[in-house]
Amino acid sequence: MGHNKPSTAGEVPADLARLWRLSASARRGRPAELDVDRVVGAAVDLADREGLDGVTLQKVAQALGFTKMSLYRHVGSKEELVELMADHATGSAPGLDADSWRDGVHWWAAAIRARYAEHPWLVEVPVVGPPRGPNAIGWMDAFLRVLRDTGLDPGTKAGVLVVVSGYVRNAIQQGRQMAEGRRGTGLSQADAEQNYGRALAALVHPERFPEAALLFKAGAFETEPGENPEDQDFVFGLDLILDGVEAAIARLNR
Amino acid sequence: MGHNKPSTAGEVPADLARLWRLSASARRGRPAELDVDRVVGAAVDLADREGLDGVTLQKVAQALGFTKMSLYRHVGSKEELVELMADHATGSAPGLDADSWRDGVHWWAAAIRARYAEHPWLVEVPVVGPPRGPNAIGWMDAFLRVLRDTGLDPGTKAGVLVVVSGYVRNAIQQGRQMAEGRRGTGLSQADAEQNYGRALAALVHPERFPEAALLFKAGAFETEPGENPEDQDFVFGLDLILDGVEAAIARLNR
DNA sequence: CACAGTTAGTGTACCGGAGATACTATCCAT
DNA sequence: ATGGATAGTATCTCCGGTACACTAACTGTG
Repeated sequence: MGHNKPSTAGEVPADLARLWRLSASARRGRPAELDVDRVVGAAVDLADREGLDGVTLQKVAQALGFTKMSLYRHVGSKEELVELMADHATGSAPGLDADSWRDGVHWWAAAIRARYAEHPWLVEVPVVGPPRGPNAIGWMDAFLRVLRDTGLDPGTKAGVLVVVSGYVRNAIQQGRQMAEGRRGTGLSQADAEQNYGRALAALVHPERFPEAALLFKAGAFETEPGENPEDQDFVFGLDLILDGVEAAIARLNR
Repeated sequence: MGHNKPSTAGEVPADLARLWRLSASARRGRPAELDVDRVVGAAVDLADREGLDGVTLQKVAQALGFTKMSLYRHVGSKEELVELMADHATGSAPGLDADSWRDGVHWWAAAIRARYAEHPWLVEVPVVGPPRGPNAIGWMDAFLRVLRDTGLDPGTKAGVLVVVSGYVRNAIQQGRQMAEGRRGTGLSQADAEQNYGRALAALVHPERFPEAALLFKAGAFETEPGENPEDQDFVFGLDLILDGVEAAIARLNR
């Protein structure tokens, strides 16, 4: 699949170099009007407006007033563009200091969640590998800083990072999907009352799926009124994991 | 986006009906040679061989000896086909009984993991909503059965399910990616020595990312020799979460 | 100062892929 | 047998990504 041409100096692959903005803007030849940042910026704007599927090289170029093909001077491929977009939209990690590691993680999670709220298409970006961009690494670093004084060894910290960040992403995704299910499928809201939750409740028979049926009957998957259940769910799961982390830490001091 | 035509009887959307195989195979007109299962089967085989990107309506049809367009009699859209494939490949949940809920969850996770191993493309299937297929519901039910006697209330069980299943999926994905990263980018293996792990180690400067740099320097992201580190990582994260669950259960009996 | 070399942006053309539409083929029930 | 329903086919359009060969614009040298 990927090409990964050897980089300028044979040191770092070209795509990584672009991700980290290592290119020493050429001093010879025709000066560039476009650059990676402008391309990525336009693409992100587009995605904010039309979702990830709405991002097409054609439209990005059009937004910039250039031709489709000119983009290839700055971003190796569509796939790479998406990676660049994701790292850009993720933004740099905020510096944070909290009293406890637990508060710190909550803070971190809330901060990421806010970023996802600004760029909802981020959850649609397929995860094709471990974090590689500077911003992604920054968030990683921020997380690890939170855990610095826990006494956990590096491997464990990394494990916790994987679990927590995976959870956050997953939870956000689920939340968004629920919200969309509620909002309807593009048809009128009234039509959309034909809710999936309800449809499933009809399909999930108690004889075949006793436990699951209980959940659907209880309407556990429908929006309850009350104070932002989504937030509560989010925090619930996070705390569940953090209880596990706490146990791991406690085990150290035993 | 989606169409969601009102179903035959206006009861269940057509795509859900197909997912649950509710169609009462027509008794009039020309009898069908093809059916959902054959289409899905061929598509799954293709995906097993060529990955999810290798699945194209054209090729699926070809494998069956029909034309592309004939598939639309049975599957609504490509997107729907993928959903059908996923549910099919996930397979029905095994009946399981374990001594403890904890063993049960381990068992469940291992079982799912095995399915993903058979159909690696499953991790590439974009998650566009909560589980809807009968097999997905079956696995959900199996999980909930494991937790039956924990005393947790339904909402909490659902939360645990979300966390655990999210973790499993995420962990498998990461594992696969690492493996791929190791295997190279399509170039010769020797060329692939130009490892991403190593490249990142060069980019992640200690001044800017102190904690992350430690990890990369320590080679925490490179394959260590020893007895299947991937398994160990997997179990580690799972146990971390389960410690959290245990704490929640303990809290009940306090 | 011109021109050779270098880099940026363009035009065009291709290779698919998804899917709409209108057709033909095949069968059942009457 | 025949008409209505359903299955499968033939075409065609739209559009996305990208290779390639071009023209345009500049810069450092001789």
